Amino acid sequence: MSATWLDDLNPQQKEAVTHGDGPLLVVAGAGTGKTKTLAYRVAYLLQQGVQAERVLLLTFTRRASQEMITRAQHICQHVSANKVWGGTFHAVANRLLHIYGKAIGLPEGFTVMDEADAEDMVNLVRTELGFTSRETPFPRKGTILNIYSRVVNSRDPLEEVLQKEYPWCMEAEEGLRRIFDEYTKRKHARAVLDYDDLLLFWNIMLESAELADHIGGRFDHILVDEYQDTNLIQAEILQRMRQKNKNIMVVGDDAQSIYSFRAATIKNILDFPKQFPVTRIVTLEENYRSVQPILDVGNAVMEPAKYRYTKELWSKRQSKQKPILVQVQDEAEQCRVVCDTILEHLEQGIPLHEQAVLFRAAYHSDQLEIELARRKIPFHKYGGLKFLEAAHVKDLLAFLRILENPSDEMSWFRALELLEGIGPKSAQRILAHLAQNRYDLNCLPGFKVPPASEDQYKQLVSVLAALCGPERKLPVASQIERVRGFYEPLLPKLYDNPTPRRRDLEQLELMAQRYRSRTSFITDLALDPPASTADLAGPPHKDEDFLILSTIHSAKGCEWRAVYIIHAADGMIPSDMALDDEDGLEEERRLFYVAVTRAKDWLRIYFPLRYYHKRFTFGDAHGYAQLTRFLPPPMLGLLEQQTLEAKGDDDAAEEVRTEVDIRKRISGMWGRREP
DNA sequence: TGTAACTCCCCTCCG
DNA sequence: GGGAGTTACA
Repeated sequence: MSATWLDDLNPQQKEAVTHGDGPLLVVAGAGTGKTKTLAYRVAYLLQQGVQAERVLLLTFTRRASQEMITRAQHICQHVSANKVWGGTFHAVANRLLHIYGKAIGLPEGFTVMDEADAEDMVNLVRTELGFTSRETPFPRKGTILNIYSRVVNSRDPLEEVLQKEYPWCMEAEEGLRRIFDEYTKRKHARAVLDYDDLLLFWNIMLESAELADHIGGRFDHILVDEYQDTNLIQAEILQRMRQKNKNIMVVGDDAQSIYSFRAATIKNILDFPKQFPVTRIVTLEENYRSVQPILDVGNAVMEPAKYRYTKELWSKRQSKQKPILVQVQDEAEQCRVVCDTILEHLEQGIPLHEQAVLFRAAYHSDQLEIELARRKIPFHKYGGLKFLEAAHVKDLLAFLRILENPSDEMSWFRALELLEGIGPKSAQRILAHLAQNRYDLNCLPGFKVPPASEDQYKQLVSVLAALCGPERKLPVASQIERVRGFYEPLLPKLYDNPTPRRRDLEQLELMAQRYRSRTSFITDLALDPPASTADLAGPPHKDEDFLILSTIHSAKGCEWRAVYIIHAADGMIPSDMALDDEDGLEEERRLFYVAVTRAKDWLRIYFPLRYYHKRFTFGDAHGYAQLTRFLPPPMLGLLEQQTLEAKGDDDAAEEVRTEVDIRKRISGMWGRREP
């Protein structure tokens, strides 16, 4: 237990790791060894004799917490490190609520519904209350849920949220109020929680001084990663968890706060020293990831930022190669050029998994994915549409969820409407019948259903009955197999591409083999959904090499030797949806900063001159893009500019030349766009 | 009452 | 291109 392993740390990291009792804020710039510092801190605490199960490590993803715990275990060879309470706020909330939830009246055996389920429930409530968009437009289910979430997480009054964020929904205020009210009641009655509830109820539990004492008292130390992306409720939870014992370490980078759409507030990290007096602040500025020219760009991007802890990243890694700004004519050329460069880098010895293409929104990579497939370049995509959002996966899970929580109305609706001849009305009748019988499955056989659906209905009932009765103890995977036996024959009628869907279901069954109980399988899927389809297949084979495609959000915490940022044009980065308010724009700036600082050695930023999208809101549909406003002229000096010669197409060449002129004209108007 | 076909509108980021 | 809402028809 000597200082030997501490010698791997630089002085600031060591200061943080060996900090004694009391609050500690680590402001860690990108690539400055944040994960390392947290892992060492855990190892240090264990070595100091703190019991592993008395350490709470809150991270942004479960993968992150597992990584840190494994690393800590390696560092200090402490066998019990895996007993550390690690996970996301949501997952930890779920665990605690299952232990203490009864005290605040939570139904036992509650289940967690994902966003889509929550939306469906909201929609159900909306139609029941008669709010349709027939005469006056009414927000759709997704928007309604977003507004709800914003209200509960920021605690701003509905009126204010509408005024600030959703001015076009102002007229719906009364309706929304009633929907929220009914939605809340219904969740409780059906024993389901949505994501926000997990945090809310955790916080509510802590309102009782006694419970706060008890729950907070379980932990000698609390460590929080990515603190810049926590919201008001989360900050309050931490406050209440640390009323007596003030051992709390939060780590974050205000410059990487990119989750305000989840009501995260950069204020948390900026105000932490106020909330916890006598906080020690340690700043990490030495970057171990990138070569200096890349950091220069990152620093320059952040330089004009409004609110922040000032820090300047620096690196011992010098390089003569500047990052490159590549002008391409349009998206098609961007695809070609990116693929070319990836292959060149591969030939130069950079494996595909050390290369990543980053973009603002999941659909921005659609065309590129086609080109990659055409050239047979394998890739994994992170972020965007989740496996779990696929209709057939949801269908299958609905059956499992019914078994788990028979009062889960939404899952019943979903499952019943799959049957031929059963639509909303029949489903509703069956549900009313179920509700009357307190959701006892035994009431189902013999219930009159439309003749067309009798056969399938009988089958469904018998499968459910079996899985509740004699087959209750089967492993989850076998239960899925059983459900598949019933569900798969329905696929061809339900969807026009049943084959890939069938494969997904097999994958799901495979995945389930890793779980001991149905409960843990279902909750895990909701709370820690696979970030990419690759996650489902388990750890990749050693000889497999995949290019990484990722949204910038999902790239948080990752690093690659070569990074390609595509669609770095105004309207994409920054997103056109963020242009209305200054804070939104500031967040886009930080997002761009996150993207830039993922690169270790090579960074290329792609800037298409033309967009054919209709929805592109700058200029006309076929107009010219303006260079992203985060790359103002003074910054261009930090980049090597590369304009591709148009090949054999005079018109295109002409356009490129015209564009250069336009660039000159607009170069004086960086900053906020006039409305 | 269920469903297929048709139109219209809008489209981020995630646990 | 897809989801939500509407209409026509079985």
